[in-house]
Amino acid sequence: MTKKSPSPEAVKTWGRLMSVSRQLVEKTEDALKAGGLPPLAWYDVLHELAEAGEGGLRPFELIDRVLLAQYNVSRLLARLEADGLVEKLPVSDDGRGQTVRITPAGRETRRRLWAVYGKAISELMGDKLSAKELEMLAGLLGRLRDAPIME
Amino acid sequence: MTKKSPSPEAVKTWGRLMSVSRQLVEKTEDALKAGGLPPLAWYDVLHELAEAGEGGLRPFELIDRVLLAQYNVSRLLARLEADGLVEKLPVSDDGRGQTVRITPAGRETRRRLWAVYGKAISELMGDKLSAKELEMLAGLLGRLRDAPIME
DNA sequence: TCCATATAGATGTAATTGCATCTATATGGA
DNA sequence: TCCATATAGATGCAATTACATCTATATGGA
Repeated sequence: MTKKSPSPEAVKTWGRLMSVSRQLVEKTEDALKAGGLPPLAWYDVLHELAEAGEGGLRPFELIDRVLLAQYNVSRLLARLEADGLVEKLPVSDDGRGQTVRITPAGRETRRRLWAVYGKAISELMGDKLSAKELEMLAGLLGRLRDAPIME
Repeated sequence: MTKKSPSPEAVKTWGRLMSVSRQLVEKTEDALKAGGLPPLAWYDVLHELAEAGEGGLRPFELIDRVLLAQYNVSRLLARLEADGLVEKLPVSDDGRGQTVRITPAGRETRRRLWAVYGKAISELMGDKLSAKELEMLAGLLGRLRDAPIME
């Protein structure tokens, strides 16, 4: 059983992790807003769907990729569909389900999101640490992950 | 001027940072909910107010400590006050302002939040990395911070 | 076949957040 | 003193998120 009270180092590092990640997200969201673009979550979904290609993805597949709750994905997809960025297709072998596919407009939006998002990653992360340090950081963070799936 | 396209290492590390921090927050929030306790943001505010002592804090002072928007702090304080966890006092030398002070009930709630929160930090962070690794992680994260204020 | 249970996805409603703006008090000149 | 501007904090309203639940289809026995 775990000691209840965390070490000072753990508390300090936890605090850093929380404030840094929030700052980075906030700055990136600000940059997107400044560019008149939709939020980060849209990028994540469009990215996964773009990777998935013409076959598209079932919403439940999206859910474990993007780390959003089921109802969030459902509503986000509805917004994306309303904007014409994705389309929903019935799936033949499961009457409950659907396949979600990115549209050309969706690809274009993803591209424009990436122009800003990628730049933010460069400036906020790539420019601050060397490649070696980035690898080390990724490694340490990996140790904190849930299921340490091998890679 | 920064290169627009980020390095693969930066992208990988960015993704890790985002998913890990979200997982940790989510698990901690889940633990708090499971214990019938209010969310993490309440802890942050109560913690700052407890540190501030009897003198309390002005809301604007709270804002730069907790990294929340002004309107969020305003509303969070209203909820805390409604729950009797803080009290608002007029401040003599500035008619616009107020001082927010934690109540005994607020200290008690903070204590109960910490019992769960601290345990989460131990389990999710302290148990996964050595003290040296924690220091290294904190150091790398510190390099990503906004204004690298010395310490 | 029939039923109990599980899974896919949507949705009503309440709570929270974001954005813009508002009120009230301060402050620093002219 | 008066006014323009700044600052402290609150709030109306719209969008998003959380929670619970719902509908519809699948699936695996009995």
